[in-house]
Order: sequence, then structure tokens, then C-alpha cells
Amino acid sequence: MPNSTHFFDKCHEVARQIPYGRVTSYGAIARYLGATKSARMVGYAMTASHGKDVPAHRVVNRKGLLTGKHHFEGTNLMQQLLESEGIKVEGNQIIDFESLFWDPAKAL
DNA sequence: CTATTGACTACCG
DNA sequence: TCGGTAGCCAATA
Repeated sequence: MPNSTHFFDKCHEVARQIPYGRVTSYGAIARYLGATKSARMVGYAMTASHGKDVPAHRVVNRKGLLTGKHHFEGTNLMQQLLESEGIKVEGNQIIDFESLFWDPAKAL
């Protein structure tokens, strides 16, 4: 890897630490990295996380909405993966998101 | 170098 | 309660 922004790698690192059956938001990761206003960059980092062991399907927006499901292979793959972990999803929104929410800053 | 875009979030009416 | 707008920052054209 010739050059990779520390920010992206950090995002991948945090995302990888998300416990099974848990989810977090882009903003939470950004805030943990000290870039509260750069939540978009976290999402961008997820796009660059292809080929890595980063469970990007566990990262959603602050509303628990699967905004990035279109970036996965299928149209419902992301939801399938989440449901496979015991996370209930209706449409594009995670059920009981607040309870499943995993805050990196709080856990680390 | 400037303009556009995007897996976001916070604020405002 | 809810929809629209603005602010953010990096990548891409």
C-alpha cells in the first residue's frame, strides 16, 4: 500500500473492532477519530474498505438507516448480513438501533 | 486550479 | 414531527 491516509486505515481498524451483532454510525467513528464533522469521510473510507476484513455492513448512518446497501453486491446483501447476526432490519432501517449501537469512543 | 460528488450530520422553520 | 439547507473534507473529472 503505497500511500493510505491514516484516517482511512483508522476507520477500517475501528470498524473491524465492532462486536458481533452490534452496529455503529459513521459519525461515531469520525468523532472517535477527532473528525466529528468528517462523517462523510468515514463512509468514503468504507467504500475503500473493499478487499479488507472490514464489516462495513455494521456501519450505518446515525438513524440506523442502511444508506450504503447499494454499494454491496446485491440490493439486500447488507440487510441479509445484519439479520444473519441477529440484527432486525425493516426496509432500510435497523430495529432497536439504539440498543445495538456500539460507540467506539465509549468501548475504547 | 476549480467544480462536482458523496455509505453524513446538525440546524432551522 | 418533518423536510429542506448548509457545512464538511477528500476524491474525481
